[in-house]
Amino acid sequence: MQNTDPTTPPIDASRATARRQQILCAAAECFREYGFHAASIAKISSIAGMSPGHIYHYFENKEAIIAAIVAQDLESLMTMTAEFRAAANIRTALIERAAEGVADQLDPVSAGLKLEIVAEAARNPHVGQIVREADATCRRELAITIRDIRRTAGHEDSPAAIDDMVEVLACLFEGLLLRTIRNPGLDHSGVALRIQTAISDLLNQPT
Amino acid sequence: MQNTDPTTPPIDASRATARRQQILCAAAECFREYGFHAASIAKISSIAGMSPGHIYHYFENKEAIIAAIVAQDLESLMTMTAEFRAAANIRTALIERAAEGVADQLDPVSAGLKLEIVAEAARNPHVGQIVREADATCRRELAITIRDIRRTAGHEDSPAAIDDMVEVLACLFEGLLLRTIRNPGLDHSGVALRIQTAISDLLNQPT
DNA sequence: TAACATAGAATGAGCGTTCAATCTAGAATA
DNA sequence: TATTCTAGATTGAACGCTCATTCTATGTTA
Repeated sequence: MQNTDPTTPPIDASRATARRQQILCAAAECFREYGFHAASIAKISSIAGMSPGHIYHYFENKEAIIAAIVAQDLESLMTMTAEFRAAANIRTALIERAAEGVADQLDPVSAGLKLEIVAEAARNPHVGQIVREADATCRRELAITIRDIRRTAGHEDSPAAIDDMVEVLACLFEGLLLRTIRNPGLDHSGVALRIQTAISDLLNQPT
Repeated sequence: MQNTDPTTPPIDASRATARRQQILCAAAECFREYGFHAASIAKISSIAGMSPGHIYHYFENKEAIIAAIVAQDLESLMTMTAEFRAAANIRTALIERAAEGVADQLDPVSAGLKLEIVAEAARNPHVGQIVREADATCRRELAITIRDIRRTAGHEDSPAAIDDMVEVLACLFEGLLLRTIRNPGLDHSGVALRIQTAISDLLNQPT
C-alpha cells in the first residue's frame, strides 16, 4: 500500500483515496436530495468538482457508487452495535445509549438516505445482499448482549426468544426513521424517554 | 359500480374509472419492482395494456400517478387506524388487532412500496405533504384511542404524553417494514407475540 | 356527424458511459 | 541548469439509448 521509494512523495494512494471519498461525499448528497436513480453522474461530478468522465477512473459504474455508499452507511451502524458489547454494565449501557441512538435516528437528513437504502435493498439484489449481511452481523451482536442481560436477571431464554426480542428492539429504533419523515415535529426527548422505558420493559418480558 | 340501464353499455364514468384503476394497478406493480423513478411510462403502459400516450388522457403526468398511488396506499392505513376506535373493549381490540397489523406489515411486497413512498416523501414536497397529512389524521385517531384506554385504567395523561406513546406504538409497527426487508427470515408469529406484549407494557407505562 | 377512445410515431431533453485529447509534474538526459 | 520524456490525472465532447410528453391519425360509439 505504501510507496517504498523515498524519492517520490506518497501521492498516488492517498490522493486516490481522497478523490474516491470526494466522489462518495458528493454522491451521498445527491442521493439524499434526488434518490438513487434521479441522481445523475452529471450532478454528482459537478458537486465533486470534477468531470463526469473522471468518475469512471475511480468507480466502475454508478451501481458501484451506490454499493459503496450503502456499505459506508452500514459500517457506522455496525460499529454502534458493537459498542454495546464493550460496556461493563450492559443493561444500563444499552438503555443509556438508547437515548443517543434515538437522537441519531431522528435526524431527517440521514434518515432519508437510510430509507432510500432499504427501499433499494427491496428490489436491487446486490444492495439487498449487502444490507442483509450487515443486519445479520448486528443481530448477532445484539442477541449476545440481550442474552447476557437476561441471564444476569435470571432468565434463561431460547435462542428463538432472544431473536424475537432483537427484532422488537430493532423495530423501536428503525421505526424512528419513518416517524421523523412522517411527523417531523415529534417531541424528541419525550419519545426518547418512552422508548427507553419500552426497552427496559422488553428486557423484562417473561421468557 | 354497476350500470343500471341495460340499453347503454357501462361506458363513461365507470369505464373511465376502471381505466384509471387499471393504470394505477400497473403503476403500483412497476413502482414496487423498479421504484418511482426507474419505472417508466412505457413499462406502466405495457402492463396496463394500453399505449404510452393514452395514459395522459387519465393522468396529467407521472407525478400525478405517484400522488394517486401514495394517496391510495395511505387510505388503507387510515381505515385500519379508524377501525380501532369502533371496537367495544378498546384495549383488547387494539392488542388483538395488533397481530393482524404485524402480519400486514411483514409482507415484503407491500413493505417495499411503503418504504419507497416514505423515501420519496423525504425529498418530494408534494408527496411529503400527502404523507404528513395522512399521518396526522392517524395520530389523532390513535391518540384518542390510547387516551381512552389509559383513562379506563385510571391514568390521566397530558396530551404530550399521549402523543409520545402514539409515536412509540407507530415505531413498533412501522419498524417492521424495515425489518422484513433487512431480515426476511424473521419469525412472524414469535415477533407478533413480543410486540403484543410490548404494546401492553406501553399502555401500562407510568404517566 | 359529433364526440370521445386509442394508438403509435415524433420530439427534445437527459441519461450512463466511452474515449481521444490535453494537462501536469516528476524523471531522465544533456 | 535547461530540456525533453513519460505516465498518470483530467477533461469534455460524443454516442447510443431511454425517458416523459406531445401530436396526429384512426377507430368507435351515440
